Amino acid sequence: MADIKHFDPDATLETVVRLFWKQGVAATGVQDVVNATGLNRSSLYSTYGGKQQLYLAALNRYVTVRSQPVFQQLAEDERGLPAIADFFRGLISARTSGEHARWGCLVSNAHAGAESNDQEVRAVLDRHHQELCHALRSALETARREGQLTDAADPASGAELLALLAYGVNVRSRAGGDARSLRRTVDAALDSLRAPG
Amino acid sequence: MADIKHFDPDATLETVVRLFWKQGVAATGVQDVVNATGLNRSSLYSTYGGKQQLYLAALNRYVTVRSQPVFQQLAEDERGLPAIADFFRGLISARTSGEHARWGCLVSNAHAGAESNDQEVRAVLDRHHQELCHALRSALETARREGQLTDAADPASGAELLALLAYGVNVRSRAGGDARSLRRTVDAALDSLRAPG
DNA sequence: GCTATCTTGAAACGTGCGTTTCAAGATAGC
DNA sequence: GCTATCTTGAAACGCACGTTTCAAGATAGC
Repeated sequence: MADIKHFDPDATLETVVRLFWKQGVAATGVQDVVNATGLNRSSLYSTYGGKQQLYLAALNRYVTVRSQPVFQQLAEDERGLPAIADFFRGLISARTSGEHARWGCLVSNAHAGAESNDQEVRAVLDRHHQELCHALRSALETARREGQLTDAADPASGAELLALLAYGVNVRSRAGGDARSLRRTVDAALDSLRAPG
Repeated sequence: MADIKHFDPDATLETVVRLFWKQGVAATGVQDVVNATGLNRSSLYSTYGGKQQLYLAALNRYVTVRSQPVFQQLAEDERGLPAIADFFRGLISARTSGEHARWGCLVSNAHAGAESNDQEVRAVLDRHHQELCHALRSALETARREGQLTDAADPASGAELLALLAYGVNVRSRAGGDARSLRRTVDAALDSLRAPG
């Protein structure tokens, strides 16, 4: 029978994610992928297809591995506003320090590129947005039950507001926006939703 | 003496702005610029330098011609919160309908690209951010004087919040975020700053 | 261990990129 | 109108891109 693959496609895809994430899709050539993964072009193309399909696979992996676990944790957190505050603290920390500092968010970055016109890419971005909003809404509804919100605050539109704020954090952090300023901004947003007293 | 240019460099640059804005920098080739402007490569290179310098010039023109007038109008508007509401109404309208629908914002898009690592590009993005924040802060301070704000709202951090929100609008609108949802989100943000009664 | 089947390595594919070149064309001063 | 000087047109530059090809190598069933 046939030979088997001499590499781990999943581990390889993780390497590709980091390339596209850090450098951007357009600035990352197939040669870069070959260099970083150690794969041969034959293996690359027979496994993933071409560059566009590789990008789509990387984008999906990013959402599944990076975004969704954080969203789920937020949605299941029973603390309400403190859960949201922690979510943003973690976000800003990841965006401004450590290994991925100034990389932004692969999904947010994808919005700005020419790839966002691609139908399949667009679907991933929409799914990501919906899941982010859903998690934030869950946390806000918990906060409402706990009496943490002002009467005026609506969980649905509040969730979309915080989602757009997260995109803003992702965008500005990639261009060097500092953590202190971002944290202060997020705190102001949460304060504006908080019940007096 | 010498010959003079047979074209208007400023009008040409406006054409280039629209190319980079709509398609993205990476997806726009020099050939696209040649086709759209009718210029010869010789004239292009002798006037602007290379592609990177052309992009920088376009980015500067965008900020000067598109952003700054709107910022200035906002800063000088004496109505307070209604001025901010109009600012966002105009933004969302421009981003979701008409000629530039789904183009996003050239500056926001630049944040996500590999160009945001360029020092000169970064400087333009920082200047844009600072000017946007300043205009929003002026309007918020007017609102404060008019008694339109809650006591908890701080003009400085409120301005940064609204600025990040604007980036969020720019990002999501490029990927097809609908106007109604964006308007609802912005209204929620402004409601959260508004004084009760 | 033979063989069918898939994977891998290395090279080359054609295309389009950003950039340069330079002769021909156009202008303004004398 | 001659000339010095800049602009323009057209072609070519070398290079890197994404992709394809195919023989050599590796595997699992018989």
